[in-house]
Amino acid sequence: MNLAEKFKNIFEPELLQLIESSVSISTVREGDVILEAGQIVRIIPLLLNGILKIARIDDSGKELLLYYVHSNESCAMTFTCCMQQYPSEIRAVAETDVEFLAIPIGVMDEWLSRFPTWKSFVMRTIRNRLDELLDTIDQLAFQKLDERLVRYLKEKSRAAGSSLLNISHEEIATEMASSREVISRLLKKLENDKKLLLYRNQIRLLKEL
DNA sequence: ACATTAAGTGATT
DNA sequence: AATCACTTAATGT
Repeated sequence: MNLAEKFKNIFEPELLQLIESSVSISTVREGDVILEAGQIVRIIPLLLNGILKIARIDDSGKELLLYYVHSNESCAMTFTCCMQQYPSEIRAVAETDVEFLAIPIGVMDEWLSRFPTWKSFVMRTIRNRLDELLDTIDQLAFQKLDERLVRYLKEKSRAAGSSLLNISHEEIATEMASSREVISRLLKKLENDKKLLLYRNQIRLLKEL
């Protein structure tokens, strides 16, 4: 695959060339953990395809889905962490098979001052992410759990590229930092409202959702 | 047929 | 909305 095509509108030619010659492509499979909470950030992933799931982990090991990183994007957290060799506050898991450019943290400083397009790319992804996190906070603070669940299912379906989700109630509860029984009940309600169909380990979203 | 795991339910806080 | 205790249903061996 050619990187030049993919990123020609984002980065200047000189930077593209540098990326092609000095940055390696990594591949991970669905479910692989890219970065565990507490680990030191060593590389900045720049997604070529696939989706990364970024989640927060609390002391008891419970997780809370923060956001997804889609292709042509990078993770804002790693930018901020890597500058000062800070341990990661989050966990990154491959939601699907993922191919990404592993940009070594060492080049960050140089690239930031040397390439305007790199700088604006970094700034843009940080800003977009902050906006999204604000949305997430709004949800936590003001939205009821059932509304959050609907939003979660839609996002999940988009990530999976399908209206059929292979997921258990338990997993949903974990990702939303809720409990299985509560999720089960809310899902049941949605099923009664003809918004979706429930199976064992599977949920079919209907267009009414 | 049996064990295991997912999902459903009522009561309690 | 969370937790507990328990039931029922689906799935694997």
